[in-house]
Amino acid sequence: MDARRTSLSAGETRTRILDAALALFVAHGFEATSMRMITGAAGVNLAAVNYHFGSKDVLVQEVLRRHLHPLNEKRMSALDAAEQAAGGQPVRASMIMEAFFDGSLELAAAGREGRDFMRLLGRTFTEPSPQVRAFLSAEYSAVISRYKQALQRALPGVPLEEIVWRLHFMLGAMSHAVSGIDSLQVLTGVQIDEPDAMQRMAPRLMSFLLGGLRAPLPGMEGRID
Amino acid sequence: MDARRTSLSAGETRTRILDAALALFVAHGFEATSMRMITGAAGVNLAAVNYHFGSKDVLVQEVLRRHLHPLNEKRMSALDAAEQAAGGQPVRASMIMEAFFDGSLELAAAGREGRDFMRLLGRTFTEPSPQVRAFLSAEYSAVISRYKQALQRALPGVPLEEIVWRLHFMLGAMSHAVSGIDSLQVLTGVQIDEPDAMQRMAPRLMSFLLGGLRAPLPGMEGRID
DNA sequence: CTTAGATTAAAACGAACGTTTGAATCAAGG
DNA sequence: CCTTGATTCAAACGTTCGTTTTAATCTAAG
Repeated sequence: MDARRTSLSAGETRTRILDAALALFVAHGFEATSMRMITGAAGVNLAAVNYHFGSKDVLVQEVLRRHLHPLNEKRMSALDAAEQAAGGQPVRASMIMEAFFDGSLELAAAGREGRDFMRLLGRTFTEPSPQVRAFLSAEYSAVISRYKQALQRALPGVPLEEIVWRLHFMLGAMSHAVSGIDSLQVLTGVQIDEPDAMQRMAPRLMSFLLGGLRAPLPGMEGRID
Repeated sequence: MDARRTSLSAGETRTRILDAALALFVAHGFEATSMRMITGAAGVNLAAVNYHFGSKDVLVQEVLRRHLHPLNEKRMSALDAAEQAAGGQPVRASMIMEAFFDGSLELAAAGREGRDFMRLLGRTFTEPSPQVRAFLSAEYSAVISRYKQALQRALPGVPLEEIVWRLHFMLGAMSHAVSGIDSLQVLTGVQIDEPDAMQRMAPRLMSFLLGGLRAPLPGMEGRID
């Protein structure tokens, strides 16, 4: 390998495609982003995507997996750490939720790439494509199962069904808060300058989520946390 | 006009296109739904969409407008009624939010068409298409402005920025809860049979939303409601 | 230098897309 | 009955899509 060569280093074509695809998927959506847009923005040949990834569908999955997989691993280890710190005792529900959401909010606040990915991920939850659905399901199943179990231990008096509903609502609020940050800024009329939007949102969102988590169950008086 | 005629009555072609388009948009998304799929499902000629609506983009807007416009008018009149009942006094924040969300939840629980529309609307919030964005902004601006004003009166001690954030989170939680009801059912592993899913979700969601609305502001001790 | 394998390049493929055309068919008034 | 305007129909338009092909080029080991 020669440092002065003009061509791309090994793996760089792949990376440039993934980077360009992420930015374009966020800006235009999966379907509205063509292979020619991606390869054009990445500065590579049109055939490079099919050569390196096989198809556009696989590329979509790789773009998601590249950031989602580490994120979910971080969620796993964060819960491990919380349970370790609790030493046999059930982890408090608010701690569990922080273990889950802190990684997302950090990623969203880290930089443009992380923010783009989180926005794309939020939109992906409502994507009807069966392939995307199956991919998300496979990537999330272990994490969700683990967190459901932890929440069940933390809230022994709350039916599992109610826990799942709250988890559903919290996931929705976060993913939409992140992905819709400029769509709802149009609605609300509040100008949000991109660079620090996530830093300003994160504590507010976490407070909102924990408030929702602690809300009285419908038809009951007590709080669940 | 003859009742025994075999052809479609005036306006029926339009209606059948709108109905078929709604169902297909929910199932496959805007871009992945072709004109041929729509006209095929509607049992009309391919050229009928362009004849009656002009273009696919206009059809998308009409599909949304047909249900969104009445919904937002209901939101307006519900807030009017709440303010009338309060007689000069500020309306309680929880009442305001109920005025806003009740219409959506009723619509989502009313039947397959309403549920389809709400799921489509939830997904539409994250749609990157500029035309769709502009349409949503125009349809929502008056309602959002009115509700922001009411919330400001109800919560005189809370900065407007915080109110907007909470509104943002609540809108996100609801739209995602509705639109992602089968995407997250995959994740959570809880089987939700479609017919009464909304009825079972509505009180739980409302409780969650009000809990989030009443949560302490970050860095403060008190509650805002 | 030669060669084998990996990667890039330009060009073309068939399919599907939204849209348009022009004739056929309809309903209704004069 | 004839005409007029609205609607429906089959067919084709040009464009763009994801993908494939075949040759050219690069890299690194023999």
